[in-house]
Amino acid sequence: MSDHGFRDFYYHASAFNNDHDQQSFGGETDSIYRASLSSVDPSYMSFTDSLHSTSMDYGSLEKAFGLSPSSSEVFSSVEGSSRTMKQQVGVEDLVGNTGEVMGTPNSSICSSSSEAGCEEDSDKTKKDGQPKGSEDGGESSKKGKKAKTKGEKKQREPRFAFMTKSEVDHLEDGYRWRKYGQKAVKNSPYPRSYYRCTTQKCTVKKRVERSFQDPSTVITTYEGQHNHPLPTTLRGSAAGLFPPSMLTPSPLGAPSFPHELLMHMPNYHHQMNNQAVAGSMFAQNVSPFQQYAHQHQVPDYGLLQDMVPPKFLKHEP
DNA sequence: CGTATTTGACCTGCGC
DNA sequence: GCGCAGGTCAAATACG
Repeated sequence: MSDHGFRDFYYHASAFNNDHDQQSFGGETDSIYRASLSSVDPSYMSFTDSLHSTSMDYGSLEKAFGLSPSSSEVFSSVEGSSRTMKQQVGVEDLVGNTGEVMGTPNSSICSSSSEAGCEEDSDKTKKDGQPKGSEDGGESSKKGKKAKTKGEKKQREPRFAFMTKSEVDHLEDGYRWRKYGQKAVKNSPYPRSYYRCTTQKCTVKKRVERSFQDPSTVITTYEGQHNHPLPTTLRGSAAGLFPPSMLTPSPLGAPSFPHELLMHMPNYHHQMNNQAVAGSMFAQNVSPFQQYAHQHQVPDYGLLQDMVPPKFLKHEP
């Protein structure tokens, strides 16, 4: 694995307001946008852009990515209705519905859910917010996990899923994660791992599972937004690379972890000096989008600019 | 010893 | 109402 084992990065984007809406890829998707990305390493760009796009303008996204012939494709869909947990981001769904994408080795797929999920934390209190009923002591029956009020509807935070060709399941993304569970996935020989951001106030979670159809593909689903900057401990530059505004939650409820996404992609895990790589790649990929954004006056709420610091465009290490 | 991971039990929601 | 599957908890264990 020379430069990056993530060459073949699947970037899957779809907006399923609840984790379950990913079936949007299927038939009842409200809309699906696809775009081709420049070849080099669409990962970063597609990822980050997509993230934001989901909260701003999907149509834009499409155009924005129509840059060059593709090596990757980005799927993004918006769905307004919430579904149930059953249809959630199962690998089966992702793969199944994006068959064509999967068929292309060099494509990335990414799926996100934000808009509807904008309600974000509204209910996140169910288990995470008020976990372990520590204070309430109302441990309920057995172990005392549940701590949710029935009234609540249980809406998930915005989710963002993407597939990555990688040998490692848990990709580094700049944040610190703690694994808190693992479950066998139906119809898949590979288990799904659950991670939670270790930062105290941060409730972001992510699930990682390997595609049963393509074992070399790892499907990562992020849920929630980081409300803190990247731990500088990891790669000193990580936090420094992005302006504060970018390291804070998006006012839209859109996933605000472009940085992590960025770190995520390519080779991050395969090469120690990813910093430089990330920088360069980022530069290559973001630039076009940024231009596009400017042209179309994409209301990125400052995210775009923040996301693509000038220095990046200048190929800053 | 502190922190992270593992793992079985439990809870929740949905379909039948 | 029951069973299934996903998601989470937390005690036990592993690791640095």
